[in-house]
Amino acid sequence: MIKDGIIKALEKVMGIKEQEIHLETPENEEFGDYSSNIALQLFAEIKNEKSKVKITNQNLKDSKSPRNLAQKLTEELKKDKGLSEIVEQIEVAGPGFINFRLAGTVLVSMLKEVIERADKFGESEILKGSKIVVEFAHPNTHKQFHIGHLRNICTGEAICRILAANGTKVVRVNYQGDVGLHIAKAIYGIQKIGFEDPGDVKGRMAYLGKAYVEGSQDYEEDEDAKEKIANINKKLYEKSDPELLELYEATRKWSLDYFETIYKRVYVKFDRLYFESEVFKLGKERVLEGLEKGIFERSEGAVIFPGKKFGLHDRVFITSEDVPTYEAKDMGLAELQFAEYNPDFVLHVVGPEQTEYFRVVFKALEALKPEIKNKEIHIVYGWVRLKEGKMASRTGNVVLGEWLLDEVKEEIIKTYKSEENVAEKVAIAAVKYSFLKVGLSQEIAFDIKESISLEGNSGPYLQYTVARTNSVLRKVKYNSYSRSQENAAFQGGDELSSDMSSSFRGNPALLARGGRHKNYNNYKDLKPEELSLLRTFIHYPEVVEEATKNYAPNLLCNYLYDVAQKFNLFYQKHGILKDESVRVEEQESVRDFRLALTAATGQILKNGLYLLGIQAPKSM
RNA sequence: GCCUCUAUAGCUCAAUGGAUAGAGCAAACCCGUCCUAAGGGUGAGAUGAGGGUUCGACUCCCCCUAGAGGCACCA
Repeated sequence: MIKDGIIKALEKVMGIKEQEIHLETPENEEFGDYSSNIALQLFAEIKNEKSKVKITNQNLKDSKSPRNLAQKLTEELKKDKGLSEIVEQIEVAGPGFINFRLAGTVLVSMLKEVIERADKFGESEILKGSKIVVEFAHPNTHKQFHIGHLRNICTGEAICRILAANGTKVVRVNYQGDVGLHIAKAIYGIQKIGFEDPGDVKGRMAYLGKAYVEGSQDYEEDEDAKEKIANINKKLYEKSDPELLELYEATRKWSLDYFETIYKRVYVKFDRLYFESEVFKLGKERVLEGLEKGIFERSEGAVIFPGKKFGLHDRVFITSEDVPTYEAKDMGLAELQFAEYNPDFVLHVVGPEQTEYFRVVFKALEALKPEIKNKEIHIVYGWVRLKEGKMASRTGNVVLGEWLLDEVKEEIIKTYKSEENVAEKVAIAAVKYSFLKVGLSQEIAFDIKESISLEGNSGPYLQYTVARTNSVLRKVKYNSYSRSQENAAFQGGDELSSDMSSSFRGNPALLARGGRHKNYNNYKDLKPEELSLLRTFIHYPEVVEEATKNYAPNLLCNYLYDVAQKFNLFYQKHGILKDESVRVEEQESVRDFRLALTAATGQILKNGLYLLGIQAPKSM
């Protein structure tokens, strides 16, 4: 990255370690492309004599103020040959910042890189050679798939894609609850309201939801029912009642078939489905073995892990009824996951209510299997809360994931008269983006009118911008714009992976002509909107890296929105294909340059949207 | 009671310890239909309260208030 060149120069001039240097991207464009506060930090450290940083340059040590130090640093930096090649201007500003403005040639080479690397632009190899299991979705069978689950899969999928873009091998995994009390409640509910098969996946799911609500309510209100449900639970674990088992197997499949339709609809495919029914036995065995070793303890008839010894809290792993809990199952799950994939990390994308649960479980796991210490990570994503009232499948007060998608789609068709397949893509984008643009741990107060916006900072806005760039590029009739390229770029197939700038890339002559435009080499001649857009391109790889390090898809959203805004402003103020205000002899080169900007914008938006798991339709 | 998280504009959300705290929605005004009006511009509007650390705090620490979640046989 270009950033690294500046960091290296600073490192050389001061003789300090790279890690100590922190380059930031100023929000205000007037402060340059990069900014360093190193002078401010160094000065404070020198003054307080608590500096861990050793400066070899005596001249710098005698500085009288941060600004003075920054000034001296700047003078030294200006002598650096490597730096002068990439940086056009270095200046001291404010209380002692050193601001760097990149050379026009660097910006232009980045523009070319975007177009040439196309779909690969932004990818890195910082995680190359690693393997990460990402566990997400985990809906429970016999229960509704609500908007909380929807946020979960949108988040999980985005994290997978972002990780994969950095060279790691990602294994998508889904751990589904198909045994346990909630199942027993639903089965009890079915028995109570009478078994029926509505026939279609959706109807079956609605029926199961109704049964679950019945069972839950009776469980809480009726002692007799509570006992019956506990009994069903035990029988299901033991598989001792064939009739019950048959009902269970059938309805379990209903749920799984339904979940599949949702995954498919939001472009998610799992490499491995784990089930609680698959791991509870193994988990229980491991807990019992741990009990022998003194890792677990007996208490009031149950087997517990004494989390209190580690500053946490105690948790039950096997009940006094001899049934393994969720905790015990996780022991089995972890063993399977590590045996099957031997990952460097397992990420569990799970809500905040399980934060302390996981701390205990990970600690127990560590005691059981020291080799997986620090390899289990809980990625916390915030709840989707209803703006009014509380969402609980227990009472049936839920907003279903599918309902939301349908609702948004319908709205799009009504408002914009969109075609079916476009409306579907736009609806998915609107919903996904609305979940992804907020910080991962932020709760979302859900209100369909306010949460899922179709304009402004929204998924459709980004899609619209891509469609715009596509439209402009499509109108350019180049000789080399072959039919096959057209097919690849704009038609059929998987538009997620298609290369939208191929029309541009496929024409080296055009690129070369653009390169001759004087604005390329003297970027001060560029219109402010052009320059502003051009300068955002260099940051895309950095943003992808930040999003990766912090598991933060929202950083990517912020950036893409910024790019789209800058493009639309540029688009508004200047003609791309035709601009009467440009002198005749320059019109062709200006047009070529603006086409390059357009192609690069579309490419970056498309790449970024891909990482978010959002498709960009060719037109809207 | 103990533990964890959250508190930013009327609403929903941004802001790697940095420079003038950014957007969208809603409301006001304007541009615009010769490359897609799902667009662009202008003005108005905010860091829950109080301390502290720092050259500098929405950000870190302490305390208070409010909300959410968790704390033994649910998942």
